[in-house]
Amino acid sequence: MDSSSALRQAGLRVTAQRRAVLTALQGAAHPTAAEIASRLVDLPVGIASEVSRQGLYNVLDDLTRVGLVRRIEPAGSATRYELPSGDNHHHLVCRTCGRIEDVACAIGAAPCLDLPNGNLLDSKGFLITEAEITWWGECAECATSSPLPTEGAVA
Amino acid sequence: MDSSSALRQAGLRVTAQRRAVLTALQGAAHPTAAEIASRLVDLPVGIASEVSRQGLYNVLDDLTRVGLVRRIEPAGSATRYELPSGDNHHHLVCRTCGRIEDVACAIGAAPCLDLPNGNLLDSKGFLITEAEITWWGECAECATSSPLPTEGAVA
DNA sequence: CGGCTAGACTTGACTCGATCAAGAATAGGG
DNA sequence: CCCTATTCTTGATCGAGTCAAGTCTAGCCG
Repeated sequence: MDSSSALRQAGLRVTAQRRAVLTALQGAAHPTAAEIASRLVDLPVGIASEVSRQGLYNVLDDLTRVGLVRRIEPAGSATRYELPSGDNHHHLVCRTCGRIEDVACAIGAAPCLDLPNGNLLDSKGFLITEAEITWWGECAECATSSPLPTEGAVA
Repeated sequence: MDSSSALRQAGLRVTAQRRAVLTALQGAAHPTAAEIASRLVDLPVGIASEVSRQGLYNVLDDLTRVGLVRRIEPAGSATRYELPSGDNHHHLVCRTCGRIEDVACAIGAAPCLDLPNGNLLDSKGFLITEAEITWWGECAECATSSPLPTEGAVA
């Protein structure tokens, strides 16, 4: 589905900026707002190439709200965005270089909303809408290049 | 155990600032660095009451490194800190007011490191050190006061 | 007890991501 | 074609956190 119809279906006006952002997200791993902005610059002719910072945040907010974009907010780094892939997946973040890998949720459709204690949460009155699982660690490259700097690290 | 011996056991020098921060954390829910700073001001006499911002971050880093403090980094809000309670628990964050509730990990000791697909992660070469689960939703109060502001909101 | 030094703390400037506010532009229905 | 609510732009501002450089002090040693 092209971006225009996707936007229309979502009930959003079709604007050059929104289409450009959607296009820029294709093929990008998990770009930050800044990375998206730089991608916009070298999009093929015919698609808007400049979006103001505020406009970019607006667009990303709108797209996220209607579900055309998924927001990832790893602690300690800028918010990242991705096109929802349909599968319910989580993320693996490298503490050293910040790289993010996708991890498929192997259990089922939306299993991560299953809570440890069934209705434990109802007892707190919380209305859960989303579960987020993040694994922290070190990616292969960082693990080999720097063996987890501990106190006794060799100079 | 008092803060002085805790610090000594952890191999850290005992300073007024560190003891003050540890004291300030007691009885606090999940304070941000700023909230800790304001708590420091009205600590009982005899415990340092002023810590510079940089000093506070240093202290929190040090305490976190040795495990005397646990860091919580909910997306979209400042880093929060808590005294580790021994049990492996996760968090429930209100999207509206930012409030955080603890959720006990009901499954076992450190079950959350069990990965969906066993060694799926090894295939990516990641060395996992920590799993973090966050449930997003709306707390009871926010749910009643504002029924999830949608498009049709009344003016 | 007094001095020494690595480790700890303070000050102040600065970065970066994100937001606020107010005005200009435009999509799309009539 | 025109009108208006929605969307975008500009520019100031904010808040959390970091950097750098100098001062202070806990705790060891004589």
